[in-house]
Amino acid sequence: MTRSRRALLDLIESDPRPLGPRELHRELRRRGTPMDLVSVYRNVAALLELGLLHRVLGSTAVRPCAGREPRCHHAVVCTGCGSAREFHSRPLERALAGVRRATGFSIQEHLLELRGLCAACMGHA
Amino acid sequence: MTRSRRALLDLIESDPRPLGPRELHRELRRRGTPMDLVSVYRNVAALLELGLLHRVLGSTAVRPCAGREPRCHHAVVCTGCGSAREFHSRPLERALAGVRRATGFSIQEHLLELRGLCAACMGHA
DNA sequence: TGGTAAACGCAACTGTGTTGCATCTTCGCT
DNA sequence: AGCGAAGATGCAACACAGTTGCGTTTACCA
Repeated sequence: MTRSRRALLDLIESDPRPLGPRELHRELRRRGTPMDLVSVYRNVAALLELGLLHRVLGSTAVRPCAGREPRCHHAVVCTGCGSAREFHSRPLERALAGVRRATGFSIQEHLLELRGLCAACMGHA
Repeated sequence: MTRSRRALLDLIESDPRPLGPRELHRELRRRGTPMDLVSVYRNVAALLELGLLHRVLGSTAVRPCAGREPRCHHAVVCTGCGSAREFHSRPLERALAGVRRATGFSIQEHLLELRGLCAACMGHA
């Protein structure tokens, strides 16, 4: 764990938005702890490997792992301010189990992302 | 509607798997109706615009639009053979409505993809 | 059948992510 | 504290996907 990697993880944890490699690179420079873009990619990969981060759906943006719920990451992303909120929904889990039965697929993983406006952005819109 | 575009649409409709621009380009060449890769991109974009195709989740692969259900495309993709099956689930819709209430987000769109093994691939595995 | 608007192919460009390699930092060990 | 191996860093070059510009060809309608 180097100081560069520490700064990267701090940045990711301090921003409510899912950040991509490019944004991380730019923001680290702005904060006075610049890191080569290649190193950003490598560090993000390493932190994903360690299970400290997870990707937000298909994008390359990442979020810290909350600790609980190892695999199943659901998020709503605000189209206004870009912030993400993760959630866990029992009815949703049950509905997915129903899909499993209906389609005959043995489901290994599911990816779900919702997009919309958060309460704050709805307010000042 | 040119013959090239016709061949492209036929190809997409004849394969149960979601196909990306690269695969479409390769397969069209193989079928004796080659099309420039740029034209594949442009034609896919045009067909998406016309509402005849839709993207499968975050990827660039496309599927024909079934006709019903204009916006809400859910799919299970087989990790074995790559074929996709689309579905519609009322309980799932209800669960998403619950998430909307729980998070306070005004949800504009949702993307959902499931990955697993289809019945056939489970059989000969 | 002639003319126009759209589609096409080619080439060059942009943006994103990866690989190779030499250098530097971290960290365990004495 | 000093040493040495393992791993992290930065730079340059590369690989790949997707886009744009432009001159040419094709489809469609009068």
